[in-house]
Amino acid sequence: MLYQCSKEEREFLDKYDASKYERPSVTTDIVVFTLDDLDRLSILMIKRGQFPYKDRWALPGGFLHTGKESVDDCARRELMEETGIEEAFFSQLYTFGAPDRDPRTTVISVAYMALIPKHRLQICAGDDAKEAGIFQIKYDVDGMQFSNEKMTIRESDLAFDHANVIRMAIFRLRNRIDYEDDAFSLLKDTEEFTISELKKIHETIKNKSLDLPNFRKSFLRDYVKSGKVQELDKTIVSKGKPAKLYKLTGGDAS
Amino acid sequence: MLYQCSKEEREFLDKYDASKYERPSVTTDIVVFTLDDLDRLSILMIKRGQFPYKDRWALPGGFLHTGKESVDDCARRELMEETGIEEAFFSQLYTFGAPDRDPRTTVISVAYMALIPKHRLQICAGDDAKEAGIFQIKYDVDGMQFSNEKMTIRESDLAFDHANVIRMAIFRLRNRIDYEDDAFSLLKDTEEFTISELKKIHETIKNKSLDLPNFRKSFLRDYVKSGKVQELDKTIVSKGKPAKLYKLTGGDAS
DNA sequence: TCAAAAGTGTTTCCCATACACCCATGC
DNA sequence: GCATGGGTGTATGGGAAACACTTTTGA
Repeated sequence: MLYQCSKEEREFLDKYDASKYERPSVTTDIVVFTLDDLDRLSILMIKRGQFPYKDRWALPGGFLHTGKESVDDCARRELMEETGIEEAFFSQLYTFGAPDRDPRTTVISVAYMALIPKHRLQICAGDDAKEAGIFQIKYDVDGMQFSNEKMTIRESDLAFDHANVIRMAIFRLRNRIDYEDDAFSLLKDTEEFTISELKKIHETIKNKSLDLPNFRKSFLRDYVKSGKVQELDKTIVSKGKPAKLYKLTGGDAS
Repeated sequence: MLYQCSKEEREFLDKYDASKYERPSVTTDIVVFTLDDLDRLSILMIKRGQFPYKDRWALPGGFLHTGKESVDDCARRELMEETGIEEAFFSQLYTFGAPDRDPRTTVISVAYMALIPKHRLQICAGDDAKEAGIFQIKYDVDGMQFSNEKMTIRESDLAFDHANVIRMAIFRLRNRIDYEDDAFSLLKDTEEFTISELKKIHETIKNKSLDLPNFRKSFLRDYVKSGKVQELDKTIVSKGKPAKLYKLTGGDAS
């Protein structure tokens, strides 16, 4: 944004002392959703190496490099640093601004959510300096649980207000899935996928099973007829009748 | 939030130097929607008294009192200061974080939207030290226009990126109106209103006329049968058949 | 008696759901 | 052949949209 202004205003700006207002720290936190090997809804979390909440699990994220990047870019950079992923579906979720949500000082967190297929995450999740893990999201009587092969974490064990952030992210994801194209972002390969694969993603997110014939109908109506998705000549064989393959046109849904 | 921790961690926190990360300024901006006397969608704007963007029109808002209030409370306080309104329907919209959106320094803005009936605004809008105005939102070939009896402002004349903020607020409002109870917040009197009054609000926000019989049907189904709205014994007479009055139960929709 | 606005009832159509049935492959 | 999953077609029901019609007031 080029800011044109008068000589008088330019002088004001040059003399402006940004430090006269006390300023908060700003971080971004990212809820990275993925599907695990059994197609269950999962999220990426990082074990904290320092205080506060040392050794507790938290969402990936970090401080804004003030003046050097936008808030969006900060989230993108953090995602890159924690997962190695350059480009991904990505959307701002909510800003959490309670003054005591971080015991150090006022830290305002702009939360984002991202949808990333598991195979793109696996490269990075294990061999990082910090401990990272992908946890399946479960529910019991008093809230969420996060578990993988090694361990289970209760929602009350998470760092900061991250349980809240995750709850809100799940809520938004479930609401968006019906009218946004988010589901495509979780496909293993947007250049070659079957209707059943896409249906599985919807089922996982909505946590209920869908009728395949009806799902196909809406898929053809909403995506193929409008040109967002293209039918390929190929089919894929596994068990039963070979399935038609489709391809997402016009770049990723990012 | 009470933060329990070990002696070791307490020492870390006490020594923590919050200033070692460069921090941005944080403001809240509020899109205050209302309906003008002719039931047209309007917003409140303030004429800026200082640089930057001196004498330009902007959304009401201001800097966070870091450490003394949450971001939500900051928006509530600003709304109170600019309009005198203590309680109102209120919802976080989006956080704008481009590094150059304010020429002074990095200023991150958490935008909110509020819906307030005109008669509650009028008290304050004229007699404030700062100049305030309620502007009807219009559209022409290249964007929005904001006008009242005295003047018309083009969207390119607004301060900062506030035209963007307003655009997003309108988009969200239009999407929410169908499945949230936002419209009630714009009623002159939630203790006594007619179906036609509520319909007018929906029509204004969606910018299209609705069928009264059908609107009545969904109103009765969604609100009266569920007890959210109560039918009164009174009717109101103006021209034509007297209309039944309804009352919103269980407090405001805020 | 007429205009104007409230209120009622009916018809139509679309779309989501449910489900019966056929198709193509591996074994 | 038969089990398995892909793919097609049809019936049903509920809700939104369109609209004809009645009711009650003021002028």
